[in-house]
Amino acid sequence: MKVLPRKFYSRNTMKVARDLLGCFLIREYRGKIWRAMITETEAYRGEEDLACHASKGRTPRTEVMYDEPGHAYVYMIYGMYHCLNIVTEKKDFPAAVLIRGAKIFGRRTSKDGGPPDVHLGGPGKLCQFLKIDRKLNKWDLTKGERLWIEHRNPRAKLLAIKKSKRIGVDYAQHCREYLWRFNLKL
DNA sequence: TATACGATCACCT
DNA sequence: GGTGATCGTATAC
Repeated sequence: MKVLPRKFYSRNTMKVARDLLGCFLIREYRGKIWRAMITETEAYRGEEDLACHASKGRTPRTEVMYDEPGHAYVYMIYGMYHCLNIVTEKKDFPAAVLIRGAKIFGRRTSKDGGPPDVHLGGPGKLCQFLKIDRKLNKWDLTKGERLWIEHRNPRAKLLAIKKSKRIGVDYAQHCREYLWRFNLKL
């Protein structure tokens, strides 16, 4: 399997968010490895986007969004959950894709069923399950270690993509209306 | 130093 | 539909 290269992320954020659907998020942690197909993403793009954390400008927190694309932006929210984002666009342009949902397919080799599918719905639960926290902030996802993304399941190209408004950004004035949330219809 | 609030989730009505 | 848990970050003082 091929690790997504930096040039994949160095593009328009909405295109990256859409193209990440069906790709596999891989997490290595203490000898375990999880492989989750991304099913839901959101785009956050530029200082003009009032829902984007970088709308407040460059700060210690948002600095990573201005870094090279392909890095992880992981932050704590509500004091209890973490959210995983992938930095996009060119260096010094702040943007990222929030990974909101993914699915781990259980093996179907035995007649008894084997492990069931695990649906990771919501950015907080996804990070909780995959043991992703702020230690992975600024991690380079193009290295193919600890946390990375592999190219899309070819079959996923055939599935329809649903666009909708982003979640939890009611404060973002007109930006709340942007259809920058992308779902894979399984 | 103090305060307000959030890219969430579980649980309630 | 609404609320509370819980703490890092930004902003006001």
